[in-house]
Amino acid sequence: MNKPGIIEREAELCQQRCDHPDVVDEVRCSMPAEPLQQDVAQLFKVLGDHTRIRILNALYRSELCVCDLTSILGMNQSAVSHQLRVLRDAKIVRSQKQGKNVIYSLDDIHIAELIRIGFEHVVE
Amino acid sequence: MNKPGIIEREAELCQQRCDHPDVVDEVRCSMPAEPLQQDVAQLFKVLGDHTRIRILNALYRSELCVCDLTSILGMNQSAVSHQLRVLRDAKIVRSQKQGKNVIYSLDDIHIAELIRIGFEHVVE
DNA sequence: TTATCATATGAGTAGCTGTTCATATGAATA
DNA sequence: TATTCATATGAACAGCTACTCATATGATAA
Repeated sequence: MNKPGIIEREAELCQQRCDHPDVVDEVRCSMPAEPLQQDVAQLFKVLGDHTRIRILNALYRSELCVCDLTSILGMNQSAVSHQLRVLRDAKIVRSQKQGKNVIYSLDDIHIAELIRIGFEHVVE
Repeated sequence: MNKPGIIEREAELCQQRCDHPDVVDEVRCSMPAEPLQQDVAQLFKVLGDHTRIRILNALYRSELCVCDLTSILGMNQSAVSHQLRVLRDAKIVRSQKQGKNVIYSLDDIHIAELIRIGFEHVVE
């Protein structure tokens, strides 16, 4: 799909005619490692969905079973379970079996902070 | 596409058989308004892309013109411009004409903070 | 003016994502 | 044991998104 040869050549040419070659080099060197940037993008991507944000807002207030969430969101159980799986895989929520139910809760303090700042930003 | 009648009925039924009806009601009442949650989801969605995270990491270090970014990312100019448009529309970056060039920079302090916490989370 | 450079943008497309439907799993109850 | 309830999951599909290509815009230089 990619055409690395062409892209690299173009990048080089661009660097030569760039207005700020020193800054460009400096920025290029101080950029975080690619896999790290991928991970951060992936984290935000998982947070970037209406249903999942609603789930996280609910769990922010209390740990809840799937049935509770289904009720709160007014969505069908399958859709909720699918999204919980995405959140679980991303280590954003944690699950814990309790009899027939599975109780979900936020996994990490960072997540709550991200949500808080996100809301702060859009409210402004 | 949606079938509100069916969804609502299912939600009601679920609430009746739910294990924690009090908690559910409490959470339901204290949830943020829908449009707000939409906005937050949209914000994270825009942050949740590899190319855009790389752009923001670069701009975190210095304001840069499109050509600089094209060089740093090693991508073609059109792709970079398209993503800059997404970031501009989301009020995440700000642009400023300077002769033939357009200089981009981060728009908001919250954004830098979100990125910082995001990296903190994935590094842990 | 014309030519050139930096940036923006519309159309097309391949790949991804969120929901639904149907069904499976697995625990509690009868 | 069989049944019921809570949850999970695979397949299918519609809608979205990020990139590429071609081209437009708009500013500077000749």
